[in-house]
Amino acid sequence: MHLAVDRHPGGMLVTDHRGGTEVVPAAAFPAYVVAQEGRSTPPRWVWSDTALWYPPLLRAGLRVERCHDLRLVEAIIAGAEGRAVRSFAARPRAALAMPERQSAALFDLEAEPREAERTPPAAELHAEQLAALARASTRAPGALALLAAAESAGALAAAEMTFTGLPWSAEDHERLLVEALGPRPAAGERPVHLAALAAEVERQLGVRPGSLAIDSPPELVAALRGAGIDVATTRSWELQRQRHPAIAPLLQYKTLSRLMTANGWNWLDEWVRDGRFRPTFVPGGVVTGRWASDGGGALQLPRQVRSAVRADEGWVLVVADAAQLEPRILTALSQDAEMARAGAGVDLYQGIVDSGAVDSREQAKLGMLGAMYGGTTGQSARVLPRLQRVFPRAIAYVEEAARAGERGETVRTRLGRTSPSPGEEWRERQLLAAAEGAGESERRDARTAARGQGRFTRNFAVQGTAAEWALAWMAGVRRRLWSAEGGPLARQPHLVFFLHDELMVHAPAARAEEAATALREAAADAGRLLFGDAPVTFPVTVATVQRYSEAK
DNA sequence: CGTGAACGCGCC
DNA sequence: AGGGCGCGTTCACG
Repeated sequence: MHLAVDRHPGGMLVTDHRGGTEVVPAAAFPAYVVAQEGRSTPPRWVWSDTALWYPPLLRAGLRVERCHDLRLVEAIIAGAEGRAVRSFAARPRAALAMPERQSAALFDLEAEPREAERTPPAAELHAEQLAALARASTRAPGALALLAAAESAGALAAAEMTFTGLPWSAEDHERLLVEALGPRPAAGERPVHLAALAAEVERQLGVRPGSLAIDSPPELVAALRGAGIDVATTRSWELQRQRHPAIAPLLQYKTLSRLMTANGWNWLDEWVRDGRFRPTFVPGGVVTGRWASDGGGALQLPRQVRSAVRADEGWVLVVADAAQLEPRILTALSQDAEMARAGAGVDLYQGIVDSGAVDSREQAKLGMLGAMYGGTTGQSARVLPRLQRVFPRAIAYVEEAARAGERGETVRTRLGRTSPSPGEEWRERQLLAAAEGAGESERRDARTAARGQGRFTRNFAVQGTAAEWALAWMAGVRRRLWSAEGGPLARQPHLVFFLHDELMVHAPAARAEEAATALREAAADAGRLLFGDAPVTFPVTVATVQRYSEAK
């Protein structure tokens, strides 16, 4: 939908592509709509903050095709230039001052007058940002501008996903809870299955019924030790190594207790309305460029409850997952031809096995994850030398990123997102340890801190570039679905969920194939956008299902 | 008493 | 003893 916007006595006059008009109240309208970049392209709205301005437009039945999010782009540029973000962008929700030629009455300048005075008008900020993006030194010309566009497109998608919501069957969710936990208990009470498990743990530990505070880690550890079980913490992985009849019911208790507290009845009451879960996504919420979420735990949706994510009657969920995204990103970043060969099929880990580097898919996976996260022990460390022999360039890439971090340097993603510098404290510690007369413990602490920073930068390059690929993918899917046809967002195929390397489209059943094609084509485009014609593929698996739990 | 760190665990 | 998160609970502290 192409929108034109003009000032109007009652607010802002918005004209859609069919000539229909609507007046949007001034209080609900963004500071600036800008930049007609040519007749052939739709307008790009330039505003301080998509998350602030877009939702009211969506509620008014309007959609914005392209935008430039000044707050998100400021964060990217500031990071690349190694400086702090300007004040308006540091605030969680950022309005901008009005330009002088527009009516100040549209906005409440009294709220924060000094901030308003300090903040350059949007048009000016936009021009400055475009210049900064253009002069940024990145591997490929225009990379940072591409990142700015992708980040902004992601912000639009995030607002739209919150607006339409994820189709959620509260009824199925309830049923699942009752089955696992028992009927909903009164407030403060334990569901019957949970109570039974707690009692069984007490029995097996030989303590008086009702005397064990099972939810208190210190007390639980004490009780376990009292029963002769040698544990230092109550972590599941540590419990799993023990042989004792109390362990099985305890582990089950922990799993169900988690379900209850994280995604139980309270969660359902708070987050699901009218058959939709409406999480708030936070684009750029993670330093690496990944999204975060705010409330509802959208990015930690446990597998246990995914059967409650259910398409509307006559609709389907088209769920796409980028297969082994991060190792493929590393392959492209490092231009490792041998690993590209291993990734030619749909299963890169199997390809690594077939190359002869390792013996099993599990080893390949563990080894690659260890290489990308900086694992130094266990199985992953053991297979690393074997991977290094066959894929020297890929391994060298992450090793170099780690060394840079250990030296206190920053690293960059493919499109130029820059890792934050280690803090002043970190640098002081390194200087102290390097100084004459430094003690052994000081040197050890500094070394530990340096290695920690190395693990961070090692992972930043890969995770951050994967996030960029995912943004480009999402933007491409959105554009394809968009151009398919006009009409209200919720009446045509639309994105409903994003999870780092997964996208979900809710679509009328008859248009499922169209959505699947969009997901596949946009993935191929994203690879070309980031890496040109490098011989690296980014296959996606696409499943058309009724419930999220039926995918993969 | 309220606040915040620490824990533990869910996701990628 | 592995990178990035969010969130609910417990517990120490002011």
